[in-house]
Amino acid sequence: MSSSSDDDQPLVKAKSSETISKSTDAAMDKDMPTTDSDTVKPGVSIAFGPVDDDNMDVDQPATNGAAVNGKRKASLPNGKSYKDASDSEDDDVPLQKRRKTSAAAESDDDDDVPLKKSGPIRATAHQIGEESDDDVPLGEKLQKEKAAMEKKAGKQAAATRRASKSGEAKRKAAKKESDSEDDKPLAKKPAPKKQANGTKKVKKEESDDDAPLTKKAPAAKKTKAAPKAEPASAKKGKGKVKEEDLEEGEEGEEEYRWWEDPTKGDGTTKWTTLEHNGVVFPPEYEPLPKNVKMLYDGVPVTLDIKAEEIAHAFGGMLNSTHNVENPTFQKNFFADFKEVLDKTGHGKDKDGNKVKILKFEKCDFQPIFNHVDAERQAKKALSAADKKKIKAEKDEKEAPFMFCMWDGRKQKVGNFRVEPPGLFRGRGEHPKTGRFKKRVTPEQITINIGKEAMVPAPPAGHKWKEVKHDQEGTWLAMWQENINGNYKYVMLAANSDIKGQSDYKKFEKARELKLHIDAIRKDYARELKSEVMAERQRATAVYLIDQFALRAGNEKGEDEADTVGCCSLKFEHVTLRPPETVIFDFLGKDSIRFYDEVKVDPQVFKNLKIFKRSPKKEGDEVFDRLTTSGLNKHLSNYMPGLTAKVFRTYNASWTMAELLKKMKSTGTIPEKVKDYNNANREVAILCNHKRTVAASHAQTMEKMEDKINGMRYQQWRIKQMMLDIDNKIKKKKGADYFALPEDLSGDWVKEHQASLVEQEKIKIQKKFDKENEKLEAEGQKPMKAKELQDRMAVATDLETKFKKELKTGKVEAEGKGPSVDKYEAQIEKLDQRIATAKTQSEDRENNKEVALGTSKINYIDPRLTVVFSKKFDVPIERFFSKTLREKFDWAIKSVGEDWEF
DNA sequence: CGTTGAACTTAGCACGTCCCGA
DNA sequence: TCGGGACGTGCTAAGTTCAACG
Repeated sequence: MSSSSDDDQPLVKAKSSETISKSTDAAMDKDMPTTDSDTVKPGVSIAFGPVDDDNMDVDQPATNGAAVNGKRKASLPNGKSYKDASDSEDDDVPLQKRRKTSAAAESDDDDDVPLKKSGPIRATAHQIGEESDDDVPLGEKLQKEKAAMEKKAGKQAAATRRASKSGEAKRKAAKKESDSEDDKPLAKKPAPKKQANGTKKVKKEESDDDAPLTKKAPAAKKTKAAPKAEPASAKKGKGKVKEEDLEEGEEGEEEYRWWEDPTKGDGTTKWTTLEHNGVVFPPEYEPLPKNVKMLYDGVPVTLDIKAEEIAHAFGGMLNSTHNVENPTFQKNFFADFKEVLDKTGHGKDKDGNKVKILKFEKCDFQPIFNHVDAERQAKKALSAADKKKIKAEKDEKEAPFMFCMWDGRKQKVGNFRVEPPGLFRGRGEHPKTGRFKKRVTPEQITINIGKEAMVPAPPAGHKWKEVKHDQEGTWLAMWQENINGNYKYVMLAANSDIKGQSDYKKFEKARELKLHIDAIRKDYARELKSEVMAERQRATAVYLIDQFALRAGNEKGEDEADTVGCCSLKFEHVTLRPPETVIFDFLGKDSIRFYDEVKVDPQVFKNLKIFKRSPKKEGDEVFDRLTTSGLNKHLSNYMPGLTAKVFRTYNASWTMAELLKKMKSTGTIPEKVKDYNNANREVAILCNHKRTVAASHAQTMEKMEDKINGMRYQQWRIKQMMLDIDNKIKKKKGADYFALPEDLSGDWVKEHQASLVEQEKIKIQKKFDKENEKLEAEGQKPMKAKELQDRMAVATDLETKFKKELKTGKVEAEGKGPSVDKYEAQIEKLDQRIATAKTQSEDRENNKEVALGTSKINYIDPRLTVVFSKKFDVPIERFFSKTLREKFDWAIKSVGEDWEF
């Protein structure tokens, strides 16, 4: 490693020298005017001061149980191979690398992070237990726990100041029991087993329809709730949601600024009155025309409608190879297909003879695909007016379902359509991908609605599974899906009051974390050396979550895609490269790859080494003593409601806030928007938000490069023209100046010339055609072909000229009044255009797999964007689309330009 | 105390529309 | 003015969290 001296360097510097992908770095700096900004890291990381814990060294593990594996000081468990992995991977991961080596604790001015100021933390590695917590009265702890239990979501601001101490008390207790065994890895945690067939049993609720609330109201529930919201809805009388009620709205209703309403936001009751019209079912399956049949072994077969529906689903997908060619997808599809075939008697040929469908390979869905595709085309080809009409009709039908009345206010429903049947498209290597997701019947759907409200009628001949009046739930309808037994909910849209409120709360919680983050960091810095293995793992995990924005990482079952987060990281996902680099490489949520090489605190490095020590091997968990609930329970000691995910929100928003704070965005609006987007991009990279690279990306890049080369070639030509005028400047400027750039080969030049000529021809042709069209339209005679030929002379002349240039290596001066000065000016202009184009192309390359949207929608406090918009006078529309403006209405209306995260 | 259920947020992709430069 | 890429939106899968359960 080249970085031996980093430690004493200013952190900012150290970082860039560490960063793995240089090219990326360079590129990024260019589009990042505030170059230092990329060092922003929400937290400190290092700064834990000298790690004076030799006694804690690897071979001196946390507890007395110690020496499980004898000494192995300098060598990694399992030997070598760490670097190979990283080196070879580099190319695959051009981007990403920005999230460096955590070391970046710049920001001396940063009051959120006093850690570094506090100097070495003397942890007295052993005997922490005895150290200090005796001064915490036990009573306090109990009290605190009780409080936490009582008010789950409530405001309960203070209460927790001493949380960390109480944490210690617990730890002490914990230590006693776990002492001796502590550092032996637990036996592999048993994989959570799900029901073999995958469907969690749907809960049976024996309630009759008009039973009282199924959930008992907690004793402490607000009593004022009931009287409060009545009036609004009462005036129209109880019962069905009247169409007018739902449609009026827009102009009428005065807005409700819930964020200014002090009565809002506590307690668990979400509504008092709730009226809605239920859900929209997908259209019944429409059988294929008689002449469209799947082929089995070349023979067209007629299927029962149930089976046909599944075949139809598969056939319609034939164009998306990544589903249809996936063996798991095929296998699962065919298993479900066959099951239905067995039930419905397989297929019949044209003579009515039974055709047993046994092999996927013999099925040919092409005819179905052709049909589906034709229908798609036809739909696309519809006239704009027709399309509009169809949409209007659909809208009208659905209008009653689009809104509900929530405590008397009209609110938009998010997803009132029941999911249609189809083939399950699990992400990544989902073991169930391709299975048939069945049609949902009303009998599977539970409705949640106000007691007084009229219950929407189920489709004729059907009934709802259940109707309940759960005021603690925000959902209107719910069912369970048959593939994984997952619950699906109909809830309100993002712009609704209730969603806005919880969004607001989420960001307020993240802001509250600011008040505790110092203590938390201090604690985990210390606990990294804890003698209690569980505690040490926990501290290490919190460190990772805080520094690298990892997700919590729940356990997953065998019937799910194999993805991980922090707590579920496995041996093979973490590679250690001494002295202090950690390489993460794993699939996270949605099977998106998380790859990062980072420098970590030395103690963290040691810990990970310990956690990976043999007998652990591939497949074993790094944090075998840690679960997400344990972790979250610990975190909640610091602050009510603090969980792992809050760190992501906090760090994302904090990062954005710092970047925007530093930004002295000047210039045009597009430039300011770009600055904003660059900050947004850093957050997206922090959160590892990716998108798949567009199929056309490589081609686009090629085009851009071509364009740039064209300009460079043009520069070369101009330089030759300079020589043509004044040969003496060759000496003055040096021969290099006039040389053709090396990477522009002779072949390339030829090709380029040809394409220039070609373009010229096309241009002439087009102009000619257009003029002719115009002439004809005016009733005049078109120009003759001869005219075209004459005009084409320009292009042929160009061709000749190029050829000559090629031969002689000289370029005749062009333009009127040519002069060296003029040419120099031209070259300079081209220089600029080249620079711009290069930046653009680099931007695009760097951005190809980064998705900005997710962080903007979910992680960056929208008030930051509003502040930026106000401060730099950029219309908010430039950052938030219409729907986002509605979603973030509360933010847009509640802050001025001096608000701070 | 671990497991499961339930409810909620977060996530990328497909697809339609908009918009901008050749 | 057209084509293609950016953008907006709907969809639904895949997470997290916390309470209830045994």
